[in-house]
Amino acid sequence: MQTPDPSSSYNPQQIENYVQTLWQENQAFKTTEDSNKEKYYCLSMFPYPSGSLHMGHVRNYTIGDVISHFQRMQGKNVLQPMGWDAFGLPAENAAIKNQKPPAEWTYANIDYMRAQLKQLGFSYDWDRELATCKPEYYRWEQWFFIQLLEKGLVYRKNSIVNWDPVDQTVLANEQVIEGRGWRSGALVERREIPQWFLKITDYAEELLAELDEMEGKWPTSVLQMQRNWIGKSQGIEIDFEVVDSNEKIRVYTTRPDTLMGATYLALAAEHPLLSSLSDPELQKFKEKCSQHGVSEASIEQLTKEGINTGLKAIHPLSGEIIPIWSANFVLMNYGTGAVMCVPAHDVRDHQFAVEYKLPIKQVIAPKPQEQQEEINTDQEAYTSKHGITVNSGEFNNLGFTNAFDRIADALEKQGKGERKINYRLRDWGVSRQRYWGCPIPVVHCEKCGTVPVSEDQLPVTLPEDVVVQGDGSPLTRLENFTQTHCPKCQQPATRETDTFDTFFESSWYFARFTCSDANAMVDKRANYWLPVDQYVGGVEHAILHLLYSRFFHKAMRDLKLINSNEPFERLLTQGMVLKNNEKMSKSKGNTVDPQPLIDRYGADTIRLFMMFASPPEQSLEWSDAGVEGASRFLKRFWHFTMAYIEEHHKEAPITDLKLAKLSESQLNFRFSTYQALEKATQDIQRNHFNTAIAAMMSLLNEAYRYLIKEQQDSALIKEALLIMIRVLAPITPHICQYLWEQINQKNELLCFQAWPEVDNNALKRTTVTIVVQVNGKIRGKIEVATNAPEENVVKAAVIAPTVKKHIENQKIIKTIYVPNKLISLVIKP
RNA sequence: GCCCAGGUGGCGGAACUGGUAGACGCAACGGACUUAAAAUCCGUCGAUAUUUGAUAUCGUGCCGGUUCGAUUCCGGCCCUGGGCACCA
Repeated sequence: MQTPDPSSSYNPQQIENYVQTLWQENQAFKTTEDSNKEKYYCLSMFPYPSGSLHMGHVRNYTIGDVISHFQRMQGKNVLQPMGWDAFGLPAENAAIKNQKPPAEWTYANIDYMRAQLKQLGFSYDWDRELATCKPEYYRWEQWFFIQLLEKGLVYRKNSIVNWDPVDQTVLANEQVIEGRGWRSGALVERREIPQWFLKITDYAEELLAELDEMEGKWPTSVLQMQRNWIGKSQGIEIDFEVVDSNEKIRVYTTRPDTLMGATYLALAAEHPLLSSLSDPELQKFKEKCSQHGVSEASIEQLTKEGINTGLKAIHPLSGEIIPIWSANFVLMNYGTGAVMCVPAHDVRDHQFAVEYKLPIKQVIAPKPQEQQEEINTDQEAYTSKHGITVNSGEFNNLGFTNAFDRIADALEKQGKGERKINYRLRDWGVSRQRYWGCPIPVVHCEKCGTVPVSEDQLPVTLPEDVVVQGDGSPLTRLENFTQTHCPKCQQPATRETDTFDTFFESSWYFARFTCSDANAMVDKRANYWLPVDQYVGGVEHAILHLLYSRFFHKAMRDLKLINSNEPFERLLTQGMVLKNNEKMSKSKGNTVDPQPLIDRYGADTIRLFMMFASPPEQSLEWSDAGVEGASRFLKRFWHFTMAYIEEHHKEAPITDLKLAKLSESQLNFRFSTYQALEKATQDIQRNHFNTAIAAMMSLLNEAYRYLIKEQQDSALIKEALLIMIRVLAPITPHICQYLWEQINQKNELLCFQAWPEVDNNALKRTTVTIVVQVNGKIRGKIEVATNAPEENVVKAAVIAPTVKKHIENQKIIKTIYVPNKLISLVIKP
């Protein structure tokens, strides 16, 4: 390796090669468990190996790397691993297109992207690298699945999927475009098939309750989204008897206070009660409902449609006969697949009632004393919970809570209903009818039914050398794979050909990184490292991935595999990377490939631009000119430092600062140095890397303007440079490592140097500038002694010329003083 | 449709807990250096009015409120983005 020439101009490629080799030779980022040091586990969401890195990856991994470097310089034992979320749909699509096995495509992508990450100089412990598509990884999730099965946290039930009748395959929601299959263009149908489910709902209460403990450590918005997603509600399950039948329809409501206003019931098209009816109109309606995707967003935006089933139900309290309708907005997947409808007090029920001319019965009215304007439930639903009951017979004149309780009591007494806490959260369906995923380790035996594979037979290995054609999973055609023996009775049996949802792999990889070579799912090293101290990733994962990971972590805890309750102590959700105000995506053809930029400017410039352009949580707009600016700053930084070493330092190394002898202007420069350090340190701690960089830019600008006249000036500049190099080290580690070597004239690793400390003496000031306001408007600035008492400040303020003319002949009736900052004078208008 | 964010100069953003709106950077413009250009360095840079100066008024998506003082808090809108359970 050639050592870069200090006399040349800034050559990022040369420096970055040199520094990366230096790290590698020293195994700088290889991490082992060390009980003498405080551990810090920093994790960025691992990438799907789609082909090459995109800007979102670069941003994500730079943020994680900055945090890792910063914590390392705080003296912590930092683990930062990297791996590959390697199973998934895009590999199958690429396989169809290229007629190559998904495995081949995936491994090639991993190799390319790994090289890109190395080029960007991220401080990963590559010894812990893992790929989820490798048997040594997924065998442990097969094992885990069997443990969950034995614990009763797994079950199989029928569930609805999108079915493409032409391609004869199950479609993901994203593959359904306006109700049609994306490849075939055929109208999508709904189809019911048996699927495996994990009982995440068993953990609903804990998953919800623990969110309160995470306040301040996770973004409030993510906590709120998770709360709403889990959606705990208190309500009542009510049975409506069907007229001339033994059947009952069970509904759930959080508004039993409006029960007396229920004028019809609505059932999902797939509701079992409707399966025996042969009315042709109803069949048509069911068919229409089945020709639609299953995603909630598309269903909620449908025009509300329904049909009268002809069936009738008996109101459990009033005994009234009410009609039973079927409606396209009621979903079999949610709750009981049936709802009671109260058009007077629910917006959607109201719309539907108006459309189909169903009766509207008002049973809640505003409290008389609070009534501001007339309400007319024929016109609009009155949804407030702050009214009182009317038209409700014995339940009249009650507020929400009382009405809830009295009606619940009445129903429970008659055995027609019961109080129930409900969660919106549904169990996690993990079966996928796809090839490129982890095989679900069960066997179907004619005699014994569905039997888990015995642990000594794991892993169930996915054959990698296959051709995918897009007409369903190739696994079903591979007899070598499907033909097996029942683990229980040893008779011939067939393997399950469904694979796991890829969220399965990403729900525990953070634990595997702590011991990626363990001959178990995890070993005791997991308890040294977990929980992850800082997790960094896209905000688009705010709900599903994070919730599933939290669930897995708790399930692993209950299997005594780990001893913490939550996987991620702190969470940083980064915003999107935009180009021309649009999310970058291949389909829009507006991606910026980082590779040419890395080749042209080097890793440090790209990293600096990414961190400077906006704070991590906000979306970042890509700008070629901005990259140019970042590059310019690094050149300035380089030239200034190298010129300084050449002119002032090389021949005659700088002597120490003599603090007592500094002049006014020298003290001012030193003040600026430490003010910048203090600001940058605080900003990095709160993840505002952009303003930390701005502070260093300002300091460099000031250093440029500062004239070196004597040794003490020289020492001050050196002090400032040593601070700049260390503060920028996490962001632009290569250039800083090199400048550190040059200025100190020795080869040592900058990444293990201590973070510079603020000298509070340098920040002491004898006077401060105070803003003077009159009636809230700024009218002047005055210079006063630090911590001056209010009366002195007021005296100085009123005689300041720009202030004086605004208070002439007026009496000051009030003053507000914010010490060292502001004095506000209030005069009569 | 439901849940969660965001909206500040020509542009990216700053203002941390209600206290100087526009730090830092980009672009633009002016100057220095140069035969010239690039690069580099120095300077100007929200709008309007009186007008060399300085000062005043307006200005943080829109409308209203609280306050001595609001980008920040409250109420109501508009727009954009993320998620909605089989994209990852």
